[in-house]
Amino acid sequence: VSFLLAPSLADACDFAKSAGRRLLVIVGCCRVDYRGRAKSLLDFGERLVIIKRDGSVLVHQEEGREPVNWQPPNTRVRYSLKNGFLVLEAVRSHPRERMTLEFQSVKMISFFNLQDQGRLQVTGMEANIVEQIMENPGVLEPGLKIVATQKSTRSGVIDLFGFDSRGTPVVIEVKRSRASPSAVSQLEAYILDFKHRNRHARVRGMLCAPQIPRMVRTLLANRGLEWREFKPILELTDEKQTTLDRWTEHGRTK
Amino acid sequence: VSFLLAPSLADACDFAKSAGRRLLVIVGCCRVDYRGRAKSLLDFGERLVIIKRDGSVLVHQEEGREPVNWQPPNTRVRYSLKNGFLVLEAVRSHPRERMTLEFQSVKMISFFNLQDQGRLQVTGMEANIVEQIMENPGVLEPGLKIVATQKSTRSGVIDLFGFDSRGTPVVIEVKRSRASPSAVSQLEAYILDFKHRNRHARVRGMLCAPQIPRMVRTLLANRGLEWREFKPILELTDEKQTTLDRWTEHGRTK
DNA sequence: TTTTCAATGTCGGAT
DNA sequence: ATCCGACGTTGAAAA
Repeated sequence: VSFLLAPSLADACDFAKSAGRRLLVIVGCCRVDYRGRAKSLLDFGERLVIIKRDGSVLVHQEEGREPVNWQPPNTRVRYSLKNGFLVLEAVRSHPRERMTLEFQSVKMISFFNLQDQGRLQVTGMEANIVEQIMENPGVLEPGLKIVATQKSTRSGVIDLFGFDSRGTPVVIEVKRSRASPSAVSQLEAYILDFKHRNRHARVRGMLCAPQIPRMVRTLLANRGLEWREFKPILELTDEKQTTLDRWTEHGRTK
Repeated sequence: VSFLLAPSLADACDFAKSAGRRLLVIVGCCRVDYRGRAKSLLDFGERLVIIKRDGSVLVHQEEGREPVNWQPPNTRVRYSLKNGFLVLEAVRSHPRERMTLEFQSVKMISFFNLQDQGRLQVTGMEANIVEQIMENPGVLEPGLKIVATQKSTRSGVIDLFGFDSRGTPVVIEVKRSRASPSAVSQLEAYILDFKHRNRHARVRGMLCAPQIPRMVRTLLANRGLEWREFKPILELTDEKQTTLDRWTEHGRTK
């Protein structure tokens, strides 16, 4: 850990350069100019600025989850003194974009070496829901068999595709949160495409989400489509593993 | 500015509580547990944690633009000592979500009062593109006349609505970046709604974006819809000149 | 409050 | 590299 409190701009500039590729945090009064996919200007004010190892730059105001200005990873960052300002230039190509910070004053500047091997584990995403249905299609309907996931069609990718107990093809669209009317259009497009490619084929369309509002059900019904409410179990892989370990620990095989 | 370097967890806890509603920054080794719309776990590692006035909490690793874990604004944050950890609990309702940070150690903790009246000004957004087409519809097609923007329909808001040189109505959907297949669904929904409300009306549908991939064109063609590639101008000429000057000033030659 | 859609979206995966 | 879709998307504006 290394830091300076209320340094001169020259000292802050030297300090920033000496940080190398370490995580750098600056609190100070700056103006922000951005030009690239869009263009923006932010007048002077005190902000929290973060420069990461990978070149990401974040400018945070006192409120909001989102940075008010930023550059994504793989941005080249340079520091200089110009016109009495400490200037941070963050430039990237692909697309060509530039963000310039002009610091009038710096309250604090600090860099850190972070030891972090942690990798986020998440569950409850669409892929997890699809997995759970794959493992046990019966949760949607007895006798249902899934034969494909992420099946490509001309109108997009079908989440799940299979056949019901009578051999009728079933197209299933999965949503991780409440289904919206657009999900109905999406499903309908797949169905129309399927019918178009396999003339006269009977096919069922099913929308699967933890919550399906009445309006969406109406839309589905009007189009001869079906729905299932399915709430996935939120379980992380290592928890599953832990559970299995514990199971075998207690003396049972599988 | 107030800060502690490598404080004890007890001192860090008191310090965090004393920060009140000021911007708080903690660098330390923590584990993160989140449960709400989804569920996630992040094992111990050193991270940069930001707690904002409005209750936003951000957990940043050394890389990436996005926080690895977070809570949005209007989250209630509490600090406590538990099981030898400094525990930060960030809870919100609507939806009910909880993020828990357990700090094993703290390298630095600091709070700030930021004076910031700055408000971001941006151009180059979809609204600006719509404006430019409004001012000169000829960029899309000679003789095109725009009569409405943000026209409400049951399936959403149409960006631009007008008539071509032969008096046929034209519905235009505008995208500020590359058009995706979902934009086609969107446009199609508007068209279907329009046809539904004005029986046997002829109507043209047009998707307008700076870039339209092959698959999207196919989707459009299959539905009898049209497209125009249109790249907007980001700013006035004198502004461009200024920016170019600054670019060569600060940038490398060439 | 709910719904809808834009965003400098970001990010990861597949082609 | 381009393309495509999910995201604990976030955020704002309109209904």
